Amino acid sequence: MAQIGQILVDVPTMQTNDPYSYAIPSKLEHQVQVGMRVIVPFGRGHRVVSGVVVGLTDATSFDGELKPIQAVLDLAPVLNDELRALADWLADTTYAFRITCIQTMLPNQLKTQTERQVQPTQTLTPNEMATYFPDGAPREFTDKLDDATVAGLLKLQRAGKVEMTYQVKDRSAVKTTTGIKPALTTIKLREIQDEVTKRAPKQADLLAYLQTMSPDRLIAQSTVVKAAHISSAVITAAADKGWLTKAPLEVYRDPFQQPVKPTQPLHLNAEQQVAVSAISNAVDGHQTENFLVEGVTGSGKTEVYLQSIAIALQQGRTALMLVPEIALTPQMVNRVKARFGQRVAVLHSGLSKGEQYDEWRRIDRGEATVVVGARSAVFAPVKNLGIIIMDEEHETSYKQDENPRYHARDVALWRGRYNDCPVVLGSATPSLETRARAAKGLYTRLVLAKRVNDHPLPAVHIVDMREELKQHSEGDFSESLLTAIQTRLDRKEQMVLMLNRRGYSSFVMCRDCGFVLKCPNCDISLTLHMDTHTMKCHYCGHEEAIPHVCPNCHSRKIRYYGTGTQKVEEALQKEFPTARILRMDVDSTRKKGAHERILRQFGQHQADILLGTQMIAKGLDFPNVTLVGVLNADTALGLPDFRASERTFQLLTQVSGRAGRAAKPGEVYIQTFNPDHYAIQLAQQQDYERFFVTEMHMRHQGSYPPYYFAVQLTASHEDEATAAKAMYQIVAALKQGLSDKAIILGPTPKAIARVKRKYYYQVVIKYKQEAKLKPVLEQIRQAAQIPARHGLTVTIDPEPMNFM
DNA sequence: AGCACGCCGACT
DNA sequence: GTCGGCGTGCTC
Repeated sequence: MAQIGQILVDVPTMQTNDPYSYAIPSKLEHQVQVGMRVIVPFGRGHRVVSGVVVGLTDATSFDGELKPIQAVLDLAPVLNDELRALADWLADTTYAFRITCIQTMLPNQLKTQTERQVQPTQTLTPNEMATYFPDGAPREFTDKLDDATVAGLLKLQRAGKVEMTYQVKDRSAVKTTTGIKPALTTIKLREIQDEVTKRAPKQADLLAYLQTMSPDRLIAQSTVVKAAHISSAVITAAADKGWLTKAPLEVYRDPFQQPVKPTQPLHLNAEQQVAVSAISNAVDGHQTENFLVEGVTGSGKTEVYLQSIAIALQQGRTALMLVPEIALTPQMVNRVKARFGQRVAVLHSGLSKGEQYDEWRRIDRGEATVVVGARSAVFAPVKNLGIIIMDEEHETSYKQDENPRYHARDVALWRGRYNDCPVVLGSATPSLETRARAAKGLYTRLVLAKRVNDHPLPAVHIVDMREELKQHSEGDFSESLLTAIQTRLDRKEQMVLMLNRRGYSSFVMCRDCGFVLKCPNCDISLTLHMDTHTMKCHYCGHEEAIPHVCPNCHSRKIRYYGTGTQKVEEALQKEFPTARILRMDVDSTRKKGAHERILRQFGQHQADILLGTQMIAKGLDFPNVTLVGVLNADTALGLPDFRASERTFQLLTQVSGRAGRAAKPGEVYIQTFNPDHYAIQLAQQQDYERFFVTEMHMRHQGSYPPYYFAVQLTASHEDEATAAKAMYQIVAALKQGLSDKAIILGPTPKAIARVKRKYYYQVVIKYKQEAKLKPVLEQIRQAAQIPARHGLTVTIDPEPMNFM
């Protein structure tokens, strides 16, 4: 009989990264199970923390006295064997704490919060009482209290005059409604019914209904009221008479708005057929075969996914479908629900925390067998997976940019291996990593080159903005694009205009002295926001008034430069006064539901022009759109990032796919200052294969991924010298520990060196094989514990998404 | 994270 | 001489 629980405590430090042993008191003996959350005493005093049971043993190598587990928080484990193994692997590969990984995998509701309370233990002087307990009652002890109060209370605590109590708060509250069940036998109810039939017909109705109910299953009061055609007063009266009992009944919050009309599988073309049968063979054979579905926009990838999922479901297995957060629109979700109905669970940030938890539990209980969600849905507690799909696999949002710095693709591949099921990666423009792995035979490549409706890809025109600037005055629109817009307005067709990056470089500069208004906290220029008439910092949110006089030389010639969506909208409106324009960027979609509202309006042709940032490039499908304009194709090309070309190519290809989705042919205009750049040239030709070959060559030349692996280390501190010094020490450790084949870039200040009052220094290691890499990084991680006390943060990011 | 122990400066 | 600063170690 297991006596000891191995607990990972909820204290994210290096020293508590391995489980601690706790005694299991006999009264909890039959409750404690591996994978459950518990409350345990931790440290001196009465402090308690939550933890997760990761093992049950009857011996321990710890030779002190074991403390007992205080309470169990769950009725059933919240982490199954697979997810526990996954947490260990995640911690190992991302250099994050085990408990941090577990927290990331669980829904927010299951994260506990700790609270401290202070109360007097003995008579305090009236003075002390008045100072510290003005309400005469125990009070909460938070770190929001002012220093003097904290100091005073701690002093009283040392004197034993007040006591601290600790509480672990579990927020996993489930929603309940009043449920009822019969309290008497059917026979007895029948007797009473006969008695009351004449004088109390409503009570008789209820009694009749109660006889149809099972005595051990609660039914919602509201359901009974409706079914028996009675009022709730009748139920209350019946409860008083002891005919029935009321009890809280657990219900799900309902994230399904309206029922979706079911759809049937569509007819597949030859390419799709090949793809589906290859994937279903792997599903059938329980093979960990992974696929890359490379399909141009409109080639029907989604239908391939849906039919592959259907195969897994037919076998009584489950499916996980990952999509980028931005593509997780109601239209997209409805498409899946239309095929699989109530079996679908959706996990995304648009749901309330409670709804997210409910969906999680539906999955955990096996009530939902198809899971659709963004990055973190890769941790969904689906059992018996038969297939994992990751759409738009090249999207960088699949990588989490905080600890644990995991890539959902890697997690998906791990789960595929664990469950002996295929993983399907899909994209029109696969990441170089994925395409290269397919070339090496690690993934089976399935190409969908044909558009399902046989519509030709749109004609793409490149507009050389250098020429435009020579011939016309400066402006955001070229003559050819303006003409194209006018044509569409005349024909009552719609168009999408994309501006690369939000509020891109609409900064304020003095034309006399060149002074640029910068954020006092961060090292970047402030962006002009015309809606609030302020200058804003996009990193820390700092806001200040728009200057009318240069703070440096007092010239009045301080003007706005560059282009933001708002400014473009104004210019566009001036050019086409009657055009109806919808703007979609981070600012106009901040409010919940705004995103969908804008798209719906556009879909109903309430506007002619949709103007926006990157977010309009993904997955929109509007048949009436015949023109796509990219106003500034090259802003990303200038970034000091080895993936700049890849990003630009992907973005241009994606956005071009938005034109001419239906019967009307589409046209694309790309305005650029680098018309000869291969990323732009090949995007024009929509030639992914040539882009792949060209870019692979560049990566090879520069010793970049996928030819090399990469790890990025960052040190940050309020004091620049401290951050720099830490980074130099880290580099010294790296140089000593690693082979001379490893390429070490840096240390360098980050491209944006100061963010939120902190300075960032970084180093990037490029390597092919480094046996000692892991131990060296572990050692750096260990060493970073000490200066962390003084505000020095060291992060390790394996395979960073950008080197900036 | 959060607490106690322990070693140095300004007070009764 | 003590009170209290925060630097360091430890929590089953």
